[in-house]
Amino acid sequence: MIEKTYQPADIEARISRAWEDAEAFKAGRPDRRDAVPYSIVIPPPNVTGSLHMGHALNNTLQDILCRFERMRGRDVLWQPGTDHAGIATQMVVERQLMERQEPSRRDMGRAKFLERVWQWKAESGGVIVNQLKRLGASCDWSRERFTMDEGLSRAVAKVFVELHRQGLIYKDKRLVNWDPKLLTAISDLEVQQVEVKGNLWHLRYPIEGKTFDPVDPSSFIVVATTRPETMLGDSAVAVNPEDERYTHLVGKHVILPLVGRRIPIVADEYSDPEKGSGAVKITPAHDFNDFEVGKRHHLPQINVLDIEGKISVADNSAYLEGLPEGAREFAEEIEGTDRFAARKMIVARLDDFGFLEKIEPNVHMVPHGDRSGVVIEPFLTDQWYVDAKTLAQPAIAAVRSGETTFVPKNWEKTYFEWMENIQPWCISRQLWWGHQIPAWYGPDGKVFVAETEEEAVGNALGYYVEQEVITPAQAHEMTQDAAKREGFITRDEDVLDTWFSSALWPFSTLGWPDDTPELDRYYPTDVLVTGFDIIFFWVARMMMMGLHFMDDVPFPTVYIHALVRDEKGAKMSKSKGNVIDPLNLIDQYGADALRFTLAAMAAQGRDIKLATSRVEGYRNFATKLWNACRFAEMNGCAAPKDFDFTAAKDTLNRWIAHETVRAVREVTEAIESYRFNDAAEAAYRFVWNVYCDWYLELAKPVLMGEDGAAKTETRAMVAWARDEILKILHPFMPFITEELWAVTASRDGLLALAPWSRKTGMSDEEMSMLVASAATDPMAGPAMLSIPEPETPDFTDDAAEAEIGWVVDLVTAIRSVRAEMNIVPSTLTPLVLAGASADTNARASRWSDVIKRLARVGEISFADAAPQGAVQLLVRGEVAALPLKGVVDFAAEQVRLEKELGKAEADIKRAEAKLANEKFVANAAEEVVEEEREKREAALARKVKILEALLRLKNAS
RNA sequence: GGGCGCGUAGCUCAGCGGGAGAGCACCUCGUUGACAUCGAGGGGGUCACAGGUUCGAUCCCUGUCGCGCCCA
Repeated sequence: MIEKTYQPADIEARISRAWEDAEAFKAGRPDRRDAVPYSIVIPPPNVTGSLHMGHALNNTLQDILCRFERMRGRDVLWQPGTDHAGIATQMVVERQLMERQEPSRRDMGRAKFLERVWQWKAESGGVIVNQLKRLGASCDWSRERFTMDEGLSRAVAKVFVELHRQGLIYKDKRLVNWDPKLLTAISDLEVQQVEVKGNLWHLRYPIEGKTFDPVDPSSFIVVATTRPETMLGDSAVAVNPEDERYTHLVGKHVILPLVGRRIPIVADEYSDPEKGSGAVKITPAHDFNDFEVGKRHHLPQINVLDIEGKISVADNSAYLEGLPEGAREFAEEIEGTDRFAARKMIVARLDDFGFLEKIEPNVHMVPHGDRSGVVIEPFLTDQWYVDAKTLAQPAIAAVRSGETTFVPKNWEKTYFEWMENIQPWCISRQLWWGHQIPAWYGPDGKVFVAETEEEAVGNALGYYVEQEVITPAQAHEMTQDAAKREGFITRDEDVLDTWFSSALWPFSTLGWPDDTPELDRYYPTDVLVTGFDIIFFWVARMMMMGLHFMDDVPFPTVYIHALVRDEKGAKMSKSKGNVIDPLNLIDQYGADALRFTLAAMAAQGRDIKLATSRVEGYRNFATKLWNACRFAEMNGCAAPKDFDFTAAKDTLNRWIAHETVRAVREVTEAIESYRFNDAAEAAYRFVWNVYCDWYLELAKPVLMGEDGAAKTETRAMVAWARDEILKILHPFMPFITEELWAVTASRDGLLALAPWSRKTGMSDEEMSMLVASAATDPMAGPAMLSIPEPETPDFTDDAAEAEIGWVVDLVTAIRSVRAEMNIVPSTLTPLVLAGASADTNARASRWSDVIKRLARVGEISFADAAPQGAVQLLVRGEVAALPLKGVVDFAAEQVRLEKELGKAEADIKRAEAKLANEKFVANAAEEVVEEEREKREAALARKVKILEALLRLKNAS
């Protein structure tokens, strides 16, 4: 029995359990051993995360694809899991320690802290997974993975070691984006450029050999800077070689104010004559551009900050190098000052001595850490790098050649843009939570990279024995006892960028580096579904790693979906407070309504501005479906097991079969081409505007009438079409459809595993053969594997369409005119079909019950001409008259008819104008011209009928 | 500064070289036997603006204005 009212909250938890109990989403079900696999890896959400709208959209779309393919008989693996989110997780746990007033991370030490993180993960790491389940995500939860799992960690170590051996991972001293709060390097992509109102400080640098005088411009050169505090690390002043104002100074030196360092004036194109004074200070250790300039001119790199962004110069040999007597005094004075305080101090001091020319307000972009929010410091450090440029080449080629394609295609441009300008990828992070870099150092700093500590230590000790640094006996002791080698061999403290492990996700989750059956069966995956904001972070890197280690792209298709924004189009963010919580919407309207909304709005290439009124509308749609199923149940509708919809006799039944088949085809084709919105809309229209509004209404007289063949057939057809509806809606609305599937008939199994509609007359066996043949075809290589998709049904019936279409048009026309003339519903009007064809008259007789009920018609009769004083309607070229004695307002009716006449004449005019245009007839496609002729004929015929009607009206009045 | 995208009904959005569509909102009517989370009917748009291509432009091209995002 179907409950009287639809309450999503009542069914969702129960249905979830049913899926779980049946292990419905498990990949590799025995009954699908011979089926073609279909696999998707989930973009692993951050383990600290909770479900936001972006996740809801992303996972709804993946789920639609997975459920669709599962119903089409494929062996689906939707691989779930989470990533360990290095910085984010470490921060969460540190915050927790602080709140609980427990010892800090550094106080407790690395091992103890990591224990705490794992403990946190065990307690709180499952939040987002449970939220995905509430959304209805049909992942194979039994295969859930975490990037810090043993197996995935092994993959990370192996990849690191191999790339290192191949020279594609190396250590280098370069500028990185340094976060002085989190005390770690972060990637370019984690840096947010923020517009800041700052200043441009114009500083006077005295020229060597001249006596500095603030009023004598020839005694100094003015440089403009947004970061005066970095002047401590200046190692040159650059001017543009073309800039005639300064040519005489090139090659000379200036004496750095306050510091006393003698630095050259160099000519370099980097200096923009238009900007500031045209001369620019060069600080290679604190600016990315200056770093490059410094390399060109062999300038020293003088780092004047410590890792927390405080001035560090007192014991800094690079700083003190070549400074005059007394320089140390200033160094000690400013030592330890925070970078922003130092700025004030330095500017004030420069001003005191006349070195500050002017301060100019200046709006510019300043890099900020997206996690910490503090200003990022370009900082000179030793870090590990991946040679991304080399790895990018095959990844670029794979997209160029079409091995992997983006949907929509225009994202390929973004991909190429980034890949072709790719920089070395800094993969080390100064964190504790993450994959610790598998590199060990000997006492002389020599590095030993190996997958295990045992191997690295073995190599290292062997090496130092050979070098006679230690004796074999010492080596033996150190091998046996880790404590003995402490201080001799130490492991790199740093961990790897989280994205390093995410890049391996499509194969590490399948068991790589082991040669597992899953890897063989499910790699490459079929499609990756993700947002465009992650193309660089993740997609590009999976492409590189997949190609390098698996020798094959990780996925042939990348579907890039929109960003979900708020109603006004702003990006949702916590700080803006405009976040719509998908879980609230699920509580309020049900997961199905939310999913359907997201799918319906997921048009390609456009962001989603979510309005909750849409969610409400689709909740109403779910209610409509619910009630339609109740109606079917109340009328004893059930389809026999061997019901053949193509053999239906009744016209109405043939019509709905025709319409159903068409809807199934539309939905199928739309999902196949990732047009989720078209699929959702096609299903919506069919269910509401065809099945409910017309089919069920037209079927009522039969269902309420006497038993007989027609009633039996109709009951079966109502049930059959309902089942087709449940199927096509299932990928979008899995909960309600699964529930209705269960309660409307006794079923062999879950809807989630039921077969999608297919070509007429194809048996289960034939279908699975069709699917299996592709999988076992030895000629088809994995990338070339072309899968003959099970075809959708091909039944059509134009005659049924013509007949039911006429009924629909007639009823609609009568309703419209009745409303227009304010005829109250209780008044039944007679209907006269005037001069209609025999076909029409026969139809009217067959459908009289329906017409009477739906159009509020009393008697139906036939005549050669419309009776006097009747409202005359044109339905498919014939006149239907409503004789309404005393009801018809002749004047109003005349106005109505004249309006229609106007429309007909306008149509004629437009068509004739086109047809009279020789160029149109000559150039336009034949079908278009023919269509135009037909339009003209139809409009002409209409005009004739309307004129007749007008004439009759005049005669009557 | 470079790139991508968007300006269509009051709102949120589809569509797209041959007569403008949906949902919500609005107005009128409705206790007809699944459904008021409903049914019936209706109003509402120089498809941002200006040029161009074309027999024909909301759709293609160019420019302008406005908006969003990404990268410098």
